[in-house]
Amino acid sequence: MSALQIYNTMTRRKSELAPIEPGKIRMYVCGMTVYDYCHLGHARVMVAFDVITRWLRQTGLDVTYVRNITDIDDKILKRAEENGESITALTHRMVEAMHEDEGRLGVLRPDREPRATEHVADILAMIERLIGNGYAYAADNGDVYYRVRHFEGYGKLNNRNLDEMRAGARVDVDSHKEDPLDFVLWKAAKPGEASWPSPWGEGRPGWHIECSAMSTCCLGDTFDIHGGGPDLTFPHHENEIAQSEAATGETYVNTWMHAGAVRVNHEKMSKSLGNFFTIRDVLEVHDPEVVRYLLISSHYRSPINYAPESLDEARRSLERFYHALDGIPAVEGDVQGAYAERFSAAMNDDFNTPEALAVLFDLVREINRLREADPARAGAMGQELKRLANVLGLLERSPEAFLKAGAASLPLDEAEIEGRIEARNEAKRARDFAEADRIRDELAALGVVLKDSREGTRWSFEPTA
RNA sequence: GGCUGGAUGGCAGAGUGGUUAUGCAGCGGACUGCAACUCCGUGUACGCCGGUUCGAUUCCGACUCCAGCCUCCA
Repeated sequence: MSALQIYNTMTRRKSELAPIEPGKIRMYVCGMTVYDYCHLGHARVMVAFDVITRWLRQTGLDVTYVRNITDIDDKILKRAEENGESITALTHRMVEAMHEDEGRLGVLRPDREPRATEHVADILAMIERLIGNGYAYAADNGDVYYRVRHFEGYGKLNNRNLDEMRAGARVDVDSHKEDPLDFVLWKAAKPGEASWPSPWGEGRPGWHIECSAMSTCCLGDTFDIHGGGPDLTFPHHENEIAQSEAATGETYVNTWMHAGAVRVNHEKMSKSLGNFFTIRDVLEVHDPEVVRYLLISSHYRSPINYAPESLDEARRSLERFYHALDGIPAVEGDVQGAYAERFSAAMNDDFNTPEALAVLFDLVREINRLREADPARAGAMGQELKRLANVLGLLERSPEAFLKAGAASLPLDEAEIEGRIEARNEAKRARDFAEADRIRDELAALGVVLKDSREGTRWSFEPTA
């Protein structure tokens, strides 16, 4: 069996995963700032690292997956103010919504979800350490800044050097920073703002220090994998490295993983551009598994261009899977062909889900070939298909449940549909094909598609576009 | 301007130094009363120009274009 190779953003190449502690993987992923609903970009990160976690576990590794929640931040303060609700009411609401969204997408919950507000003590301790060893300083306005030029390795994740950045940096006029590139670790509170006491006065944590404090605290000074969205490599992750390595003196992270962007009309989907689709908006009209399939059908590092039509296509692809499983026996048996091996090889190659799906489609074709001649073997292969797809978080429902999903919104119930089908079959027996076709067309107009087979007529619901 | 990554058939999307990706759509055939589902068959695909090579879409170099980051953003 091939060894697991992972692309590391730091080295810009794939390398074999070598757990720090044999058999165990400690992984941290930057999570959400909970001031609004999650959009498809968030969904991509959640699903990508869900698949990654599932596969690591599948290969026998004991994974500790930590994904933080940023529940204190300028945007949260602003939004709470606008809404006229408390910060905790807002963040509570958004955390609930996030859990609901990811649950619907089949994303397994991380093992731990530390929140910034619950780790203020750890954050303060780390800041004091950085001040103590000269990597940070308190300014006279009550802010504490990180002394970027003091950290030798600054820029190593993004291959940037300080002097080039400095040339382009905009100078902040009334900055209390020693250097424009310095970033804030602790932000002094304005009167009335949510705050915590600190040696430098009332304030709140900066964004970057939260992740350093929480990851180190949950996973140790050095851990295996740190992941996040594509826009976090700079400055967020660069700053995390600077903070953590300056504070602990240890290598912060062995493997850096970043998901690709979700784009709309070839532009990044983002809050600032306002071109985002929230997960819940999309789930209003599309089956969650279809959304998950779409996200998995590209490699996790490639950008994907979101178009509503791509969801229809994803649905048709999934229909092929479920059609293959529909009506074959759920029996175990010998499965010929190296499907599982090929699937593993694909997943071991930096989680190549499109390649893994191609293997599953090969399995589908074989099932369909065999279903009449050798139902037992087709059934065994169906079990294999489900087993492998489940690793990706797909095909967890019965074919019926998927193929008829959404039919509840129809003006007629299942019994009525069955009744219409019976009427059509009667017309067929009477060789009244005009009537039979009329019934079929009538159902089709509602999105109920009929499939005749030797065993009888089956139907599925395919929402009319 | 600096730093990353990318350019594959109608669309989506993997991959490979010489041999079928895969899915959707299309076309021909089988099945069907006709369809749908399914099966079989079917596409002169690898941005442009050079180089290395017996042979490059795949390696190297230049070029063009696209995207991301360099400011909060997953």
